[in-house]
Amino acid sequence: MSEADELMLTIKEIADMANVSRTTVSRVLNDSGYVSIKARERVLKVIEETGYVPSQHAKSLRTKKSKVIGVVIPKLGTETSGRLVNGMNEVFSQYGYQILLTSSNLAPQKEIEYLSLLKSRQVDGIILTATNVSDQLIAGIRQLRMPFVAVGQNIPGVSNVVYDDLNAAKIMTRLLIERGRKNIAFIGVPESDQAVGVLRKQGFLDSMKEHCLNIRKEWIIESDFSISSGYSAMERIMERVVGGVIPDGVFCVTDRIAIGAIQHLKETGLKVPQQISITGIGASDLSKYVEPPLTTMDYENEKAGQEAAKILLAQIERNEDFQKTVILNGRLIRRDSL
Amino acid sequence: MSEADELMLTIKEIADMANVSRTTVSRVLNDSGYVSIKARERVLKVIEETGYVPSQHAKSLRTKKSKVIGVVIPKLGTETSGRLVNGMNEVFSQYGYQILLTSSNLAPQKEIEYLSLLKSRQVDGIILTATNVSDQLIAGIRQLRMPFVAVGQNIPGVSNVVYDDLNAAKIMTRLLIERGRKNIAFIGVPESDQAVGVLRKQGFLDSMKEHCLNIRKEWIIESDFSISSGYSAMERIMERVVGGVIPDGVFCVTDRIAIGAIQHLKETGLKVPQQISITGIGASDLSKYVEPPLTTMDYENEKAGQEAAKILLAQIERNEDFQKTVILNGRLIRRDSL
DNA sequence: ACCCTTTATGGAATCGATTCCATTCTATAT
DNA sequence: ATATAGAATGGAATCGATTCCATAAAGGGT
Repeated sequence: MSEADELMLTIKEIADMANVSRTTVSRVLNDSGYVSIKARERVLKVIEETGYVPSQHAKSLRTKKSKVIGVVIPKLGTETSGRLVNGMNEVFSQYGYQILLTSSNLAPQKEIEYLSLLKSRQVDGIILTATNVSDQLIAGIRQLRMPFVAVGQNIPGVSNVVYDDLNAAKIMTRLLIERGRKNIAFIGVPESDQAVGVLRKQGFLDSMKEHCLNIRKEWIIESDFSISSGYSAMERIMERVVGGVIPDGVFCVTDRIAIGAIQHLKETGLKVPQQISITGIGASDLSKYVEPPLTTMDYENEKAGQEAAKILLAQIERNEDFQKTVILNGRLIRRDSL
Repeated sequence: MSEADELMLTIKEIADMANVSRTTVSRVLNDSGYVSIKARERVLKVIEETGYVPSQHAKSLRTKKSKVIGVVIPKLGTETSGRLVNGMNEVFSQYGYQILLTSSNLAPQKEIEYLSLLKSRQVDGIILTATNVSDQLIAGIRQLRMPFVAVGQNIPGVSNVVYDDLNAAKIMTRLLIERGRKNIAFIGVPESDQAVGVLRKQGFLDSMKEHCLNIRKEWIIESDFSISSGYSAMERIMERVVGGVIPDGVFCVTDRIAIGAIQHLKETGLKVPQQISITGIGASDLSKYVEPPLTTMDYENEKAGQEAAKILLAQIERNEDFQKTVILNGRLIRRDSL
């Protein structure tokens, strides 16, 4: 405990202490080439005693591999992101990779910036969960020329792990219709988000048309991803009720929106599901415990994360230059809100 | 688009293209030393055109700084972890640092392993959120000799950001007592977790003793962190009711446990809070939307993450060798479960 | 005209690993 | 005995940056 600002040990020092060359130490470290048992033991002993850890920077500089994966997500600390990263981590850690995490905090500009930052850190691959897919972003990705997987949003020219948002929205809407609901409202998010904003809305519209139901423009509301905005979206819908016809069903593009909507309905005294049915998407933890429990679709984000990780690893380790797209279907969860 | 497996550009190439030396390019890159306007412009132009990004490995090898912070958390994708990391990221990204994330997945052994892994990656500092604080772990941390902050659990000899678990538990228990509850049960977690397992239990016991209330051993149950185990813990408590006296209050050491408990009470027909009051800790997202909404304590994890990040940065950038301990108090949230 | 400071630039060493290549020493086969 | 392959080892180049140092030109003061 005497040495305060103790030097960083290097392979050279280990070599000297074990009376071998750096080459030999390196061989021991990497289990490569010929090393006599005696030499190996001496080296291992010194390493053990000193607590020497080789510099990954030096190693990476030489080998061009870092065993680090760059992950860009829109917002840290959301359920979806957490599950995704968790799934990725399960696969990556198994293969000795670690995750360098960056969050764009919903600023599309940052996404592009981080891509090049990650490249400069020589990550072995990148996984991006984008929200807004701009031409600029696509161009930025093209320029990377390294193993890459996009999650959640379909990005042309690269590997993707996406959900079938169109179909999921169709199913959740159809559920309402089959339940006998006819006056169905829709709470969505801005169309800058291709997957959630555009596709899920399209799915709703498609299902409504298929069943020849009247789509009321004034009951199509744009919200954001928060519970509170779901609440106020529902509020706005009820304000726009004219001629006594109130909605008897609401398809919300996310669970949190749905939960906000339910909250508002409760306060105004409308009974869910007796008078009005609600569906969401995402299988948020919340969805199971709100009153009434929410009918939703589990997107199985962990699985998506795992898939993305596997595809990326295939590109990295087997140098496969392919681009593969996996479409995940989700699992319907029927609960009482219907 | 012709060059398929295009070479990685180096500072040497940029130098040649701009007709200057590597030294000059480096000066432009780092805004240091003297560079004529003309030379600077030429360099910048080449960088722009080629999309050159300098190798961080080479840079870090030379400068001994990586601008990467290693973060070890028990489990990715939980609410608490998410919030913590989010808070850290807010501060770090502001100063140009990124987070290398590793998850011990609740294996104490891995925690130690990851510490040395992170050191080998030459991170500039480490933040650890431990669950089980073993002597081995403490020894491992001592050996690191680098900027370090522990979150959530008090670890001797290093900087800490901790919650006042003892006091929080006292408060939540006292709330039940002041509400007039006398037969209070307790659902905790294993004592290998010092903060949650030991301190929160101690707080409960202290408050009970202070008010001279009878502590029934058979109503002190050990659960884990899941909702479902909270459910079965409550079940076990009710099985142990003898002589007609049923609990009229339960202090659960986490919100998820509390939510599981409430779930079970609902199913057995007991009314919360009319017949039995429940309190939790953690201000889980869920807590606001369950029925009835849960009285809990917000630990403000983002703030904890921010604090930890700030302390670490102080150690890194100002080379302050201090150890600082911040105790966060949490914010009581009164809701209907009481 | 001379000295000194400021500006501008590049050569070369350095960081800590890996890896190619050459060398030496054994052991086995002929 | 001798050629030959395998085992063991180390020297030195290399990866891509930064940075110390030397050098040179330009301007300023006396």
